[in-house]
Amino acid sequence: MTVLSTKERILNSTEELVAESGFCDLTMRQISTHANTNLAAINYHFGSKQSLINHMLERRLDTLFEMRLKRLDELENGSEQPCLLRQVLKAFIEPALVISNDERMGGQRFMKILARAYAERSDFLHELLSSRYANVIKRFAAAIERACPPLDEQTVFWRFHFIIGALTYVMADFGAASKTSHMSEQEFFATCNHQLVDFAEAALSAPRRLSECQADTASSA
Amino acid sequence: MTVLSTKERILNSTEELVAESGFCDLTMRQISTHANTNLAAINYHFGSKQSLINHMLERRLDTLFEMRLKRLDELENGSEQPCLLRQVLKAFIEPALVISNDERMGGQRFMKILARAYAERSDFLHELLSSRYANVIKRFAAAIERACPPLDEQTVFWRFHFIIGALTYVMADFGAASKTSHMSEQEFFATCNHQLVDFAEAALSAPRRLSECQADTASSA
DNA sequence: ATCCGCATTAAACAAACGTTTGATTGCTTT
DNA sequence: AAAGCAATCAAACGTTTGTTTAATGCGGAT
Repeated sequence: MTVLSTKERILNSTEELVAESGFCDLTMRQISTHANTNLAAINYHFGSKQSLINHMLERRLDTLFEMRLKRLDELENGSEQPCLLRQVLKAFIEPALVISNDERMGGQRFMKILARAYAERSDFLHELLSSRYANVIKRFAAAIERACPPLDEQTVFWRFHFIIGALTYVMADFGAASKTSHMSEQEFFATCNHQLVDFAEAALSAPRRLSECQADTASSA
Repeated sequence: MTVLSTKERILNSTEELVAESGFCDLTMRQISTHANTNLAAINYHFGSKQSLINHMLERRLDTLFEMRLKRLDELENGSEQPCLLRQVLKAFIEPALVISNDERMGGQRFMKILARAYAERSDFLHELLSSRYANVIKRFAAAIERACPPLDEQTVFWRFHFIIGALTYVMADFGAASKTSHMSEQEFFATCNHQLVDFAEAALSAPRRLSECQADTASSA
């Protein structure tokens, strides 16, 4: 058992507490107790509560997007022609599931936190996604577009966002859902992975406007 | 302009404040100020803060699931054979978009709140979904299963949940995303509707296990 | 006119919050 | 041995929190 620094223990405890009961109930005293350190130590190391939360998010997000970018690089360097859609999707989705399955990276906790941060519309998170990680997201969108020639840019944009939503949502619900199923956690993880990749590929492969029979769009209560 | 009761003003203000800045920052004093009433009036009418939040969620969720159920009933009474998948999906998805488009029902605010409540893993919300609205959800799952004969129950379960995730996520991001697009809010709404139904239909229509070429599931950092 | 029940109000409550202070520790450098 | 420094600690800071109290206003029934 390796001994962790105070900073690491604080970050880990913050992660665990947020994953367990959300951002609302998170208090400095909870964190310090859980991390077996002093209350003032948090402000000493991180300055403020908000700064602590930002550090917690950045630590894992950096790893996640590094992994995604690495997988995409390997993919695009491997062949000249446009990559297979399924491979691009796996490069995007699987790093999230790998992290979810690796206790050293926060396990399923981090994805829960991410879903919560999304829903909270954390200004910090949105800024991060539209600056620090924007290039990664753009590269994926471009790769998907290249792999789906019959689809226009706008449709790819929408469907990619739907998939991110499904990924985020299901990761957040991972623990709860796995308990109601009849599988081991490992089985559940593998199933989720396959189902999600299949789902994403199917959704992105389909032609636009499967049926145009509209004129039945409800608009009143 | 109709005059609203104090209870209604409090509920509306709670909705607006949560949609604007989340559950974390919500305080009783904010609500009372916004609703032009006294601080103690909230506890008088609702008992506690948590009870107020529960009432706020129930008010809109009841309408949402009533609309969904009504649409499904109409659909299933209309014909003997299994309904078209697209129609079932529309019965589930469109009520959410109708509410999002109707200011009298909270407009886009309520969907944002719903996404936040999901992410916050509100015990109350989960209890509600697995008790009060469980029958509606089960009926939709069954209808989808009937409309997708080649798919097994488990796969339908997964994909249906992915779609709920995408729906929730995109509704929560509605306002932010519509600002970065070059459309009017009405156009954006209609586009979102079509894209989402297409997306869901494509995802559910696809056969299971599009490609079995696995053995490349990463498992280390 | 009097009473009653409901609604509203200002004021106060204890508890919990994030943050700051100032003393103290333990280790490294002079 | 002494000085320097980052890290830790208990204690207290001033706010803000959700909730409660007790007084007041107001309309219909007695």
